[in-house]
Amino acid sequence: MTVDRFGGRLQTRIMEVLWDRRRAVAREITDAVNEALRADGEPEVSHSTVQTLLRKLESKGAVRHERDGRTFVFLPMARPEGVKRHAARDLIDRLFGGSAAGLVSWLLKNEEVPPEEIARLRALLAEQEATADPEKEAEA
Amino acid sequence: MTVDRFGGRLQTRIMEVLWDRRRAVAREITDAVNEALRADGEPEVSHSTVQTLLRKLESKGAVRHERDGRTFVFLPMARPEGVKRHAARDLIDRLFGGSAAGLVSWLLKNEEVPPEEIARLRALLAEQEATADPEKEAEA
DNA sequence: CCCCGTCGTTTACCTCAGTCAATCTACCAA
DNA sequence: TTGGTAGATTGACTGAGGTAAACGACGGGG
Repeated sequence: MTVDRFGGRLQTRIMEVLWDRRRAVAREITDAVNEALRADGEPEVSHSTVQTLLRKLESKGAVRHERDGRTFVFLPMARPEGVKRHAARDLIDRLFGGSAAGLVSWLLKNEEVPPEEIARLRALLAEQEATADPEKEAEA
Repeated sequence: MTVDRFGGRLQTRIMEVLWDRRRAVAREITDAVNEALRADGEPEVSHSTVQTLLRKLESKGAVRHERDGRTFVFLPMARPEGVKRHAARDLIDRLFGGSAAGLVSWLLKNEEVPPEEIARLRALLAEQEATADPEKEAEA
């Protein structure tokens, strides 16, 4: 049940590669992760590090593997939505008094959100208001 | 420089008590933390655990203490805004492609946000749009 | 047929958060 | 004076994440 719960940046990066490709062998994962790390100006990691974490993720049920000859093909078990939900929930509970709206308003006030995103969010909010209000289902 | 960076739920809870009270002795912190834990249905922690973490927080510069006779009065050094910013940034970078707007829209779509909060957020968004757009400061 | 590179496995270490018991040390009260 | 309490400090251990060398098996190229 705790498939969605894991910590650690590198583990998250590994999962992202898997979510992206649906399936990948260890080497591909290492390469993709290192490419991402390089892009972020962070130090790369060795292949065996990735393999170790792959095992740990597997022991938690976040990934599984199939054999293809003598190499393993890894597949993600944890779903990104669940992981996002847990991570967001954790942040909200820890620092924003359990209120998602609290986090949203804080982000709008304190983080850089480009104007075109603001517009998109307004639209989203309007939609939200409509669905939350059964009285008004007029316009399509 | 890393005053705002610390991990761990218990450490966060301790900081929250300190932010709330501005200053507190260890015993008060333990009591307050345990009250919060009890309220959340989580197991309480012993006083010495809190003391240990207080030390670790102090070694990181997140808190400091003054003497009052033979007891210590702890004061928060890390500011909640900085801690929130770091934590939010971390989540955004890890799972939302580095886009705060991405997290916001995801929250609006996936987390329960009460209607009255939606209204408040719309107002906030409007305000945001106004300040971010120097060309159009016509309508009030 | 042998060597080398690749794959997975084992083993080992480091750091940090959390968890406390045990201990040291004042100080107050009986 | 002595004993208990409350505070601080030390030391030790678990678990998770990260890091990577070392090891053993295998399969293809020379």
